[in-house]
Amino acid sequence: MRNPCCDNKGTNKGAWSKEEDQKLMDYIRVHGEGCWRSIPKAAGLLRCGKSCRLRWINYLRPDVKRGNFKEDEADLIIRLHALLGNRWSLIAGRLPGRTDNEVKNYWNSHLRKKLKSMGIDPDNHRVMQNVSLYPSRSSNSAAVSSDAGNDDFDHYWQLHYAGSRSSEANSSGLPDLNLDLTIRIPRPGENELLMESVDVNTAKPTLLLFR
DNA sequence: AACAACGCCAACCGCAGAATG
DNA sequence: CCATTCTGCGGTTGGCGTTGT
Repeated sequence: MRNPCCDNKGTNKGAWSKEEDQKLMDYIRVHGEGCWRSIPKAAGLLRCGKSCRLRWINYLRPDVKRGNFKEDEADLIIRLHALLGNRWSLIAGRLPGRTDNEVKNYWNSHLRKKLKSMGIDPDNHRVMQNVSLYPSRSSNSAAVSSDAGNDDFDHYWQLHYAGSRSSEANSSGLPDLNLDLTIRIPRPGENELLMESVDVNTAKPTLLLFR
């Protein structure tokens, strides 16, 4: 059995105080990141190494961007999630200044609802069965016919999915996805392949990740 | 004004994989 | 190789602020 990363005796838990933040920042400014297990003792903190790492990465790092997500960042998260799933660190890696924790929280608290409200299953980015894409303008009921045209839904598809087709001109104004990680033959030893397919019924593109 | 319900987000937990001896 | 330690990731929880009744 592995030892826990820290015993809970004598370590603080919960929210960080300003003094703790300052100690951690001062220490890392002088000694740099790394060797998290030894940092608490060296920095005079009653925290475990994991807690220090998390606090630094998610909050104290000077390049962390705080505040609300912009529209283009949200669009990018949706497109990357369709591509990569819940691989928050990879998604965050394409959003400068954003952390995996922040992206994950934003997804769970905002984007998941947004997609559901549009009739998109946030887990697989497919149109949900038995759920209307087109909420009635005269009723709050969710059970409404789904075969009528809908500008919002079409716009959504154009924005989040069609927009990620790298071969097309990006007319949506969204940042280029830089899809160099997609649609290429895996090198020896790599076990993932990304490719795009097009739904023959809807002509909508789907990005597939093979492992 | 008081309480309950809800939503957001910082932080914790457990696990897997990488690194090290 | 194998065992152990360390790091990073994703899921989950709990506290707090806000909104509704």
